[in-house]
Amino acid sequence: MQFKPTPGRPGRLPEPRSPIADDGDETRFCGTCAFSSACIAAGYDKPELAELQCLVEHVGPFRVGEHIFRTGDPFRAIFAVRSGTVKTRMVDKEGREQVLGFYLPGEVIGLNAIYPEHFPCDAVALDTAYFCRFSFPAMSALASRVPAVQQHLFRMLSKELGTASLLAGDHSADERVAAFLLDLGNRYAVRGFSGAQFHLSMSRGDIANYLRLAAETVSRVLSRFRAQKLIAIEGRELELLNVAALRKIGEALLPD
Amino acid sequence: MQFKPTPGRPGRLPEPRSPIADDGDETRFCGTCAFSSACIAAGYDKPELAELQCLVEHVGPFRVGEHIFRTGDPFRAIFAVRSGTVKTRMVDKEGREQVLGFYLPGEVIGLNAIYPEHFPCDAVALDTAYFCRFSFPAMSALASRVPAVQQHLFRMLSKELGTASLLAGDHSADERVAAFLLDLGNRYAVRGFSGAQFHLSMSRGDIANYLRLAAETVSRVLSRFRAQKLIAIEGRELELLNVAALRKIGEALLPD
DNA sequence: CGGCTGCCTTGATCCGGATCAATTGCGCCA
DNA sequence: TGGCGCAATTGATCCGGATCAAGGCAGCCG
Repeated sequence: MQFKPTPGRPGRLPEPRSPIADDGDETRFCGTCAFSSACIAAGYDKPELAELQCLVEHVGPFRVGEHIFRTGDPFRAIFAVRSGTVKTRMVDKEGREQVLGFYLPGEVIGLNAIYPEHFPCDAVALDTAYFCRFSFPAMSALASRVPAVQQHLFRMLSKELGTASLLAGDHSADERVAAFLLDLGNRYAVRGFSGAQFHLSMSRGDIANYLRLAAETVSRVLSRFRAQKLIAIEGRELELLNVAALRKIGEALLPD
Repeated sequence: MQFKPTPGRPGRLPEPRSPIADDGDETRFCGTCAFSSACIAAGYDKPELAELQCLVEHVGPFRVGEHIFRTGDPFRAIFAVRSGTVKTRMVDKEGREQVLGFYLPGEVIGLNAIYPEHFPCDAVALDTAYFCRFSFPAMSALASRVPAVQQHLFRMLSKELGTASLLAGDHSADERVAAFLLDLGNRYAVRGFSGAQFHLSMSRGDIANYLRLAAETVSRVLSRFRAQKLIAIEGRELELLNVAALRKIGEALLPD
């Protein structure tokens, strides 16, 4: 439906000017992508390169609110975010939305569809977004021949298993919000963006839904954190002013 | 530590008499194991069999409270539950426990350790429990040569990604408990046990912790469900009397 | 320009489940 | 057999966050 791949050429992208977009330099993007080790380890000097090239397809742009995939779509590929932001969500039969996660440039969506063979959730663009699309059958076939690719897939899947922890536990609104902000910051930092100052691509409602809070509660907590000079926030522009204090608040939810 | 593999022989097990234990008939057990398709598809008539045999090691028994692995242990293998029940849990630095999941015969633990290369959680026996231990390096190597094994690993990992949903969402205590009981029943049924009448190997406290409720709340909900004739429960012996009604209560959390 | 529509913020009230507390029941061991 | 300890149940109270309600603010379009 809203699925509009570009003509399928890995050429220069049409003006990706989101603040978190890559600058059009593919090598630089690939350095920050979750697949980098798979793509690069496969070796640009090896014969496998040709296959990797042909199994990757650049798709986009998707505009705000457009679906990258929908619940029930047959699973054929996974997607690495090149630029923009995505939320994944389930909608239950009463029509209530359930946000499962947010995905930043360099991160990968669709892994939870391998087993059911159909996407179990929607993926919706929160920004104008571009992707690398990896055909999964081709990827598995490649993985059989290139152990580095296989290992990379295992690791990505396993890594995602550890990501449920922000939701787990009965934690206070303060803890959740602090941990959420720090997690986002870390993930931006890992991908080479500023981890202290960034744009929240998602609405307060989406954050609240993801954290299992009411939107009003998120708003109140953010206001309080601002009053306490832990953060500066104006609309969706955020700056982390006192990471140490935030970490203290959210520590029960954070790694180490 | 408490890690005591049996002499490493796939012979008959020493009296596994838990109601959910396999009866010592290995073929029958393997038919219900999550690995069955991997083990069986590998083919008892193919040369790979030899490798599969040598990468599987039978370990156990583990007694109530003993650890199969501990947080921080280096990751070398995954474990399929042969009989008994296991909980996985994290303990934060304040010493609070967080139950991540319960694993029944035929299910697999340890997949979330692939990426970090160390176990990110403890696995604790709730019953006397026996396992098949699969060396992961050997398993990956085999997966490279046998596509069915690789695919099976991908599917198991992906499947586990979908399992966070019982916790997700802000759902009422009734919804959570109903969904939990039905989920357990389904999982027993899939493995060939009774899905309507079974033993809860875990304490009320563990259930509560897993569902992010207080133990008192779980107790109250179970008492109410009993009063409403939805279940019969005495201690840890449970019977589902009105599955349809339970399904209605828990539907927001359940598949389809 | 003016009205409309989302999104966000802030205030007031309410309720589900946590917490505190007391009791019972059961298995275990001396 | 009695006593100890742990798990479970049940009751009473309390509180964090949901819900309801009322603006504020920015972008959009006629």
